[in-house]
Amino acid sequence: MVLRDAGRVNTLDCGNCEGILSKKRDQSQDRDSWLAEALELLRERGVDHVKVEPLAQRLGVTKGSFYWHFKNRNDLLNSLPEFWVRRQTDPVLATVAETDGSPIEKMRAILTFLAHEDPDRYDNAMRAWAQFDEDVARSVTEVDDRRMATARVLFEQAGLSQTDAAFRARLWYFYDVGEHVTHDTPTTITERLKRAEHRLKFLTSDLKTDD
Amino acid sequence: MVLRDAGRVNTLDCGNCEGILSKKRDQSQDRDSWLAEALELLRERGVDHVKVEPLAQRLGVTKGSFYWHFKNRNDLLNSLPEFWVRRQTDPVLATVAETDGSPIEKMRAILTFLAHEDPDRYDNAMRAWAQFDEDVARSVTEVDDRRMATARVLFEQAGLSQTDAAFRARLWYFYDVGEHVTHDTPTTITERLKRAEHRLKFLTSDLKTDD
DNA sequence: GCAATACCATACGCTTCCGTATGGTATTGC
DNA sequence: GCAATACCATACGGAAGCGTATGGTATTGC
Repeated sequence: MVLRDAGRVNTLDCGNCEGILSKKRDQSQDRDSWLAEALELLRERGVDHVKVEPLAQRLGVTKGSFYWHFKNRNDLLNSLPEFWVRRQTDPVLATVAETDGSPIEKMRAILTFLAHEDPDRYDNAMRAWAQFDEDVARSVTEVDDRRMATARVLFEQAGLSQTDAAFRARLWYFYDVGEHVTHDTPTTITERLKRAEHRLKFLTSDLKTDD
Repeated sequence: MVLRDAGRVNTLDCGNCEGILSKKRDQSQDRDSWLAEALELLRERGVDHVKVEPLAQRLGVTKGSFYWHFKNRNDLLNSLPEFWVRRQTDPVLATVAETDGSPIEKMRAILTFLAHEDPDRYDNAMRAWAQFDEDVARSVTEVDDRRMATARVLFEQAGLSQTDAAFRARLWYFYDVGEHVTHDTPTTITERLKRAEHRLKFLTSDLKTDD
């Protein structure tokens, strides 16, 4: 049983301060700085090492600050997945929306975008966490589903049946997951682009390339 | 810096007891019971929750026992990856060695074997751990490499060039990793077999099926 | 049968962390 | 300019866990 605490803590003392926008921005900014550092610690050492006192030390403050912005440690941890989703904002999906052309061209756009990204994202840390937390697992699964659905739609638009598209989307997406989770990602961009082109060709060689 | 402690701890007090086989077996058996329970806890809650006092409680003893069999907590953690490899003994590789016939038939043997396995193995927990520990990462990478090499050899035997075989082996293996890590594994065996057949067909349809 | 040894229980000091209580300072609305 | 409030520091009690010291029992070699 996990209680999802409200965002701000001392809203009772705060009075009607939520009416002023600048104040709210500044506060959420401070809350975000805690969350950002927590996400960093999560990536480096895992959930069980994001503790409030070490966090405070990294931020150069004491935990008196923490318990102002958060109800307790669980409040921080519960806010972390949402923060993760918000921070990455899935620019990949935006890339698809912005790209014109055939489904295959859109796939190529995705792959080139990913090839230029830093392979050391927070995804692995989130997956490691999700392994032992149902709620986090839900958040990660949502992201997985959204990404995979994108690929599935593109394969359907390329002429595959629903079941075939679903299968090939899994093959498409799991390749990404596998590469990251096994740390089998090429270090150079050109090498990553090469692999991407190979993957694209293999997964789409039997599909129509017109329109 | 991680010190790999020796297996037994009180070897000094033990004298020349390692000469008697039955004794040694019994002792390593008790050590193994700690390791097995630790592996179970690792799967359920992650590394940072395999602590000696909770472990002792689960085993119905006190930590006085633990510090007899292990030098300290790190000694236990350092022994865990090796224990993991030893416990699974890669029966998959054994399956390949025992199966006669064409490479494709061997691949089918692997897939049917995996389809009958419990999908909830310890691999995910080990990967989650490896995310934050270099030594553990090495152990997992070794296993990954061995499995992938098996697939690569089979694809080469089926007529692919080295680079093509390497790529298709990644596609083959990462599918497994992705399915497990995203928990996208069918619950029924028949459904898993269905997916396996689909995968096999897609990955080998252009290869020669003779010899 | 009796010492040596394997194995486990109990008790203690130490550290790290949580959460709260309380007080201090700086800014801000009015 | 002065309260109210936002924000942070300090100090404390308590829990959990590590590792050690030490003593108890049961088995085993001889």
